[in-house]
Amino acid sequence: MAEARTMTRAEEVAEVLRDEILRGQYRPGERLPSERELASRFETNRGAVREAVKKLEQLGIAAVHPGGVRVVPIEEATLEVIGPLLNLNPLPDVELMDQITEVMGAMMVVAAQRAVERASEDEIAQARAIVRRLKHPGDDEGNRIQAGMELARFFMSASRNLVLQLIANSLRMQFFGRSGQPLKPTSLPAGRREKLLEQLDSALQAKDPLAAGEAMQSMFKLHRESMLKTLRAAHTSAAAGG
Amino acid sequence: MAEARTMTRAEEVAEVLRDEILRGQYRPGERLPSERELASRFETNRGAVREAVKKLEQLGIAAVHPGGVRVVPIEEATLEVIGPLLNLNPLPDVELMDQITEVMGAMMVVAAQRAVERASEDEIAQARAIVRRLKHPGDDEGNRIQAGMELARFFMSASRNLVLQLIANSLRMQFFGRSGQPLKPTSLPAGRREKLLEQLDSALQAKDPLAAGEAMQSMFKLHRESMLKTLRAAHTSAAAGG
DNA sequence: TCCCTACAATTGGTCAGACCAAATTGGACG
DNA sequence: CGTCCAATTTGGTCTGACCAATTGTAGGGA
Repeated sequence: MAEARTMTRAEEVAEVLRDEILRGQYRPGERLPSERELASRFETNRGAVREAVKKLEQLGIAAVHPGGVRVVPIEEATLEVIGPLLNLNPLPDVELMDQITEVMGAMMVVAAQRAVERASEDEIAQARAIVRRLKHPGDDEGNRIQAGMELARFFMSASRNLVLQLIANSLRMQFFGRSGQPLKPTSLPAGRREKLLEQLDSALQAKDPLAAGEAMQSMFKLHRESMLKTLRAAHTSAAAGG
Repeated sequence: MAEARTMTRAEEVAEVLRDEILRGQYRPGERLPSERELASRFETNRGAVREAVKKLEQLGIAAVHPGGVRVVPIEEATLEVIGPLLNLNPLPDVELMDQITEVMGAMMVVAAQRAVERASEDEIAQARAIVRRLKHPGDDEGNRIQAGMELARFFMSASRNLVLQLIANSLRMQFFGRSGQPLKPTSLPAGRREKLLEQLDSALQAKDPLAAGEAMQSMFKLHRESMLKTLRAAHTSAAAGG
């Protein structure tokens, strides 16, 4: 499915420059070396460099003008910088992961609400089937995670909100982007998880958007705490040992 | 500040192709004409066409492979297609505007909550100053709208959540993108507006995140209703007369 | 008849070199 | 010290060419 195309010359250059910018090696407003200089540095032609620089512009971290390419402060960038930012270090930044989870949680709440509002009987049944699979204790870890993703995507899709879908797309893609998963999803404490799934199922059955939203909110809160704990542990262990 | 640079040849081509794709003139999976053909059609060189096609790929509506460029279903696109989608017709699509407002509302709620949680005394004072300006009846329409935007940006920035800021950036930029404002923000009914601002100010003063979030939610709900009403009216009048 | 291989055409990826217009830079001049 | 102008630098455009991978097709084998 997802073919790992060999990277294009322009993509390689863009990646290097992008990381340099994200690491703060250029001050915002500062000029990047000229296309010709970059071409010489990367031992390639101007066309490839030009393509790379355009990519940076589309990322929102560079502004290309006749006269020079300038670095843009990261607050003005595009959503697509999140992935690169996560992959900047071997272990993703805790703060950033927390922020992402927060936003995803808020969006999932809206998605669940709208999905339940607008879902047909058939879709409700479909969602409940996924929830049932999530509850099933026989499932191995991988299946459960996949079911979780499936549920999220289902809500996003059933919400019939294109904007929501697109944002979710972007965020999701950046997790499973280039360099493997930055972290594998953590498993939630079994007890509370069961209870929340029960709650969600009831909400689905009753077609209660508010209740569904609340269930998702609680779930993401759990997920967030669990994720932060795992990630912090990984960070400290990485800081201590090898 | 925002200079309206003359459009690049590649940007022109990208715009045309982008709109053709967004209008559904190609089926998802279908192949676009080759770069050479496009260069001939647009009477330009392959480099420019190549740049344009790359732009489409970064928009998430095309996939460039050796062997051909293929069209990607819009559900897999990037957030950045929202702007072009809005500008596809002279009057923005009601559904889409509704969806955008819904998402922005949800995010503003989170932003306000986190902002109030994390704000310093100084920032709180700053926010309240903006609210005061919003309340002030002497302001003309333009100033009030600007203050509204300012408040939104303030919350986004004070939330210290980069992801939130980036998404807001993208959405905001697409409103005030290339072809002027798709619609001018509507003014809210004065009575309820006053009350909500009062509520927000109290929440700020008390540093109550939940209350601030609720105030923003109500505000966006009002805003959304008002916007939809205006837009629907514009649509029907456009459909009837000239 | 069908499948599969081998070959040919097409396509994107890369490259070199050139010219233009706009922006930047630096120095001469008031 | 500020202004203006000219030279330089920079991105934008263009041409034409070659390569590698994919695609399409025709031919041969089951």
